[in-house]
Amino acid sequence: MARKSDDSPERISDAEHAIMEALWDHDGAASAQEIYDTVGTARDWSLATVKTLLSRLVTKQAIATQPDGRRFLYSPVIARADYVGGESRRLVDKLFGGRAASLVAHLAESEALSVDDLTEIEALLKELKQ
Amino acid sequence: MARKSDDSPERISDAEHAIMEALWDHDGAASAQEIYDTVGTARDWSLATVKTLLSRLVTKQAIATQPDGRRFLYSPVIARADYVGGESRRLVDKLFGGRAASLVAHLAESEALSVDDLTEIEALLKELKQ
DNA sequence: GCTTCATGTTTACAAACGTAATCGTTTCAC
DNA sequence: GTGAAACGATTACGTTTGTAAACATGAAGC
Repeated sequence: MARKSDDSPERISDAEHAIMEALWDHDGAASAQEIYDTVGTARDWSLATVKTLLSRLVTKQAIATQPDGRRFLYSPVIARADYVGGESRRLVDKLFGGRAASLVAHLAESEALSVDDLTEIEALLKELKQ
Repeated sequence: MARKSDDSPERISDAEHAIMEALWDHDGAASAQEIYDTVGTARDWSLATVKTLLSRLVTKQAIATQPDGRRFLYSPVIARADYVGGESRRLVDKLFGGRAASLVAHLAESEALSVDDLTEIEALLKELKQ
C-alpha cells in the first residue's frame, strides 16, 4: 500500500506558533473566537488574522477541526512536547553540530544558567541516570 | 546626541547563517569566491546566490567588507558565540518561558542526551559550580 | 585597443509570512 | 421575512527568504 504524502512536518511560523500555544493551553478544542480572545487581543491581532493563521495551521496539518454547529472547533494534532523536541533538535543541529551537551555547555558558560539552575539540573541528571 | 539607528540586531535567515558559519570557520576575511568554494559547492548554490546572501548580510550589518584590490573581503561583525547565545535565548524564551533549565530537562527527558552526554554535563556543571 | 574574465550591483521572481479586508452564507432577533 | 451578527473562505498586499540571471565595470592578456 502506497504511502500517501503525509511526509514533511510542515514548518510552523512564529505567529502560527502563538496560536498553537493558545490551543495547547486551552483545555479541549477551542473556537476561533476563543483563540482570538486570548492570543488575538494579547498580540493585538484582528479576528481575521487569527482566522488566517488557524487556516494555515489546518493546511499544515498541525491542528484539526471538528464541526460544532455552524462553526469549527480547533485542536492541536501535534503534541507540544513533540513540537518542542523538534525545535530544540533543530537548534542543536544547526548551532551545535547535533551535540546537545554542547548546548548545555554553552548555556552554562554564558551564564544563561543561574547557580540555582545548575543545582536543579544536577539533581535532574542524577535522577535520570540512577 | 541622538542615537543613530544601529538598533535591532537584524534577524539572520537560515541560508544567511550558512554563510556566517563559513566566515566564522574561515581564518580571517574571505572573498566571495572563497565562500562559494566552501558553502556554495556544498549546498549547491550558484556563485550569484552566495553574492546575494553576502550582500544581505552586509545590509544587516552582520558582516563587514574591506576592499582588496577590485574585490571585497568579508568578515563577521558579530561573534559566533554571541549569535549562538542569542538564538539559544530566543528558543528558550519561546518554548521554555525563558527558563534554560527547562530546556535541559526536556533534552534529558526526551533522551536527546545520551548517558555519555549526561556524564559529560555533570562533570561540566561540577566544574562551573566549584 | 579589444576581448575576456572576475567581481560587485541591480533586478527578478516564486514561496512563505504577517496582517488583514471582503465575500458568501447561515442563523437569530425582531 | 428582514436585517444584523457570526463564521468560514477567498482574496489582498507588503516584506522576507531562497535562488538566481542580467548588468556594469575594471583588470589582464594578447
